[in-house]
Amino acid sequence: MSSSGENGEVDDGIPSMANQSLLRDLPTTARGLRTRSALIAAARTVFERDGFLDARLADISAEAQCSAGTFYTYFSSKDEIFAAVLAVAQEEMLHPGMAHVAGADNPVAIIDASNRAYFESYRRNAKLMALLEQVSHVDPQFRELRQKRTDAFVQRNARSIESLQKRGLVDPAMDPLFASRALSSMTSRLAYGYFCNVDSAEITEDDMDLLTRNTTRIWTNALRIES
Amino acid sequence: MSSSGENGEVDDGIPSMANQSLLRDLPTTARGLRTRSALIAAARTVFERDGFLDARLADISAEAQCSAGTFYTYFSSKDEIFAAVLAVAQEEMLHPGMAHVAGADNPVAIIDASNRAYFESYRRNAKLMALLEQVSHVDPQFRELRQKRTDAFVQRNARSIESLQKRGLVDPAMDPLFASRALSSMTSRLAYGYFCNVDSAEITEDDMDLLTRNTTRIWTNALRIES
Amino acid sequence: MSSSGENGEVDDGIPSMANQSLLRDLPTTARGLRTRSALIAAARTVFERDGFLDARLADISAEAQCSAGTFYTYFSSKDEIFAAVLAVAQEEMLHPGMAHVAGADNPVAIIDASNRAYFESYRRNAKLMALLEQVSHVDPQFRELRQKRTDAFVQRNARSIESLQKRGLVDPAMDPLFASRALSSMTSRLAYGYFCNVDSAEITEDDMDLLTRNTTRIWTNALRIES
Amino acid sequence: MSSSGENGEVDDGIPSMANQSLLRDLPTTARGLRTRSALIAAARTVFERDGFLDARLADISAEAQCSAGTFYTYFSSKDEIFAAVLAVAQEEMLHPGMAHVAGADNPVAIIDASNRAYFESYRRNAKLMALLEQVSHVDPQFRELRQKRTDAFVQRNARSIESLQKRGLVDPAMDPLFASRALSSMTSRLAYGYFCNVDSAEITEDDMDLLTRNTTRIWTNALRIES
DNA sequence: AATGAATGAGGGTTCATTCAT
DNA sequence: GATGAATGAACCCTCATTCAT
Repeated sequence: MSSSGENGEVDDGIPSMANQSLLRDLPTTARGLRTRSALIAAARTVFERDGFLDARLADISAEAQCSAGTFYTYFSSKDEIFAAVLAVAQEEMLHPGMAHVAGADNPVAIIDASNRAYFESYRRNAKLMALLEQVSHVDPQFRELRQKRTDAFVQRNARSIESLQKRGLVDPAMDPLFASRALSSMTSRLAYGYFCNVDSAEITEDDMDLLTRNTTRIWTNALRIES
Repeated sequence: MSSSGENGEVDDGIPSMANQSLLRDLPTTARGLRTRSALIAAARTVFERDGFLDARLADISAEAQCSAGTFYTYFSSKDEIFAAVLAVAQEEMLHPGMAHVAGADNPVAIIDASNRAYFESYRRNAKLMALLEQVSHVDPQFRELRQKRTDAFVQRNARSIESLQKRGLVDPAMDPLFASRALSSMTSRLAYGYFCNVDSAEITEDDMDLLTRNTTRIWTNALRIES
Repeated sequence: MSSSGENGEVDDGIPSMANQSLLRDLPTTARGLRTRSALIAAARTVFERDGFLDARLADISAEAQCSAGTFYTYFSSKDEIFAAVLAVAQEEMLHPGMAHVAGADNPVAIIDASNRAYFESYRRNAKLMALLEQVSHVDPQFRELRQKRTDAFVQRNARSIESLQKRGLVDPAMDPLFASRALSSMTSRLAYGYFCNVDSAEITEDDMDLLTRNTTRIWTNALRIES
Repeated sequence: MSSSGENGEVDDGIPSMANQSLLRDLPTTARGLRTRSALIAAARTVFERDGFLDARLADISAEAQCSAGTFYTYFSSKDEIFAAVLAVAQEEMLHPGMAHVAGADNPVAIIDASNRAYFESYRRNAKLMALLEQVSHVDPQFRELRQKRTDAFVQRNARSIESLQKRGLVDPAMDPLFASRALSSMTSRLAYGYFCNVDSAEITEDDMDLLTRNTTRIWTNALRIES
């Protein structure tokens, strides 16, 4: 079970944040790949620094130390390079590989681990998450993409809740889908509030522990899971 | 107690959504007042139709049936007229006057009434709320404004929770401020999801009942309030 | 009867060279009208100097002594201002008013007068005609426009030929429509060759006489009209 | 005698459409020759499809399945490859070899055969002819080239007319040079009108017969040649 | 107060041409 | 010879803002 986890997950049937349809073929030469990567890295820097709206394509080219025209060799719009930034970020985030909660059949432990993983991933990518939040309020394409992805997580968590319910471990009066939606919303919004309004460096491990513990308590109380 | 209620409240020490510092003196003549009102109404129409970003000042003037120059007699930027739109909206929302839950000392009833009032206000102003959401992700000034306002609600609700806790009606292990933040976040996000992604007309009274009931259940479960 | 006469004609049911659909509403203020006229005059100057293709909108604004942005207050493209140039040119060309061949029932005299009028109009507007020739080979919109207009002239002349034929004054073996098309083509191409490849100032009245006489002779011979 | 025949002629002292000065030395290797040919064929395809102006060098390279850089190994501009396209087209058109009108001393038959040959050549190469028309209105270099070539045809035909005139077979009042210019203009413009505004496939043999017969009739009438 | 034309900085985009591999 | 990425000048277009009337 995961809170709403846009990140930090192994492949799981959840749609990727980076709409494949937005991405064109990769360049064939090494030089081309290098330039394309430089542009994506530059874009991430500029986006995180200036926000999606204030980022100018010229800034991105400049940051990537190439000319304005080169941008168009690889991307045809801000949208397209943003999709590429997301795609790369996602790849990076997959690498660490999420430790599954070892053989646990303890629902509280699962929820707690899941929340912790979510918050840690969010913290590591706080700037990108803030960006994503902005973009999804600005660009209908990404809004929809994000919606779909969130829905998929919500569905998956709803099924977990339902199964716990059948085992008598969760408040039978609770609508699993609604609970999933509500608690996922809560968790992602908390993460946004905690990590996107401050310098992430200021957050200590104790803060993380507390945040996770408190969040988990709300989840378990809300579902009436006995620990 | 109110979920996070940006709207539908009597004056309560909560900062207004419309930063007073953004607003200049009102015009003196009747004609001036009329033009100013027309501009504000036009701005709301255009903002709700096109979004904050895509709204052009020329569109607003046109919608208000005045010239581009006239705009600057009353406002000096998109920000400023947006603040004015919010101020007017807030005034309007005060008029109906919120019925307080009559003499009730039943916490569940209070939470339920509060959630219902919040959702109904949200529904009535769904387009404006969506707009506010967008703007607060786009314009730091409004982001801060909104943050402050949300914080004030969270504080107030935290005090309510704390007082219930002292009376032994709420889980003593729960941090009142955290719970307030989490549940407010959850509620506002649910409202956004329910009302800002669909045509509000499609929502029936039954939907509203269900939404409120489910939300209240999560609140009360989370706080371990016995009904 | 007129050769193919794109110009120099009173209203006659022949479609205007300037597609009305391309033109927007005129500005209301005197200043606006002045600026618009300045832009059109500047456009004509620049078009005639540089050709349609090499004319840049910035050049036109500069020539009209206004900023680049002002162009877009009145026109939205090179096409649109070119249509306006044509419309103004046409108005100007109407003013002299074509003297109809006084009461003549002499076909040769009519043809001769018509050819002379055509050539004189062509000479006066040689640069514009050359421009039109260029544009109609470059812009499908104007190509079509010109085609329609030419067709209308051809039709009208064909009817004249047919009527002479019925009176026994024209070779009965000649297809009137074909003859009209052929002779109109010939005349306009001759005009182009004579006036658009040289400085019009070099052409004497004697040249005009000779050109007209020779052209008329081909017309009358071709139709077997006896003089 | 030929109408104005830009095509379909054996070498006759008429300047080639492809200015030799525009063409550089041929490549030495077989591979080089192949690439060059592919580029020229591709250019013709692209020019005929998109027009001279809208054709981009990148499109031509792509169509020729070579890189953008390779283009510059053989040509240095759009002009230069267009000249090469014309040169190749001319070579191709020479191969069939034009049947001369067998021993005929009948002027009408000669004119008719000449017109027919012209129209047929025009029809076969309609797209290229339209292209040429466009380019000569766009590029001064080709405009001049075409002018020279047309003049040579006009001169040659003028001499034929003059000789018929001396034999008493042509209207003595007609200026041979003028008549040649006028009738050549007419014929080429008719051809353009007939073949460049429609899909050539729609034209039947009957259409060709009629066009030729009508054209010849205008020629012979105009010159007062008795058949 | 109202007008609406004029402004021009600011950003996007194309594509012929070069050049290192 | 061939490649194809890189270049950057050139141009287009928008729209918040000013200002003379």
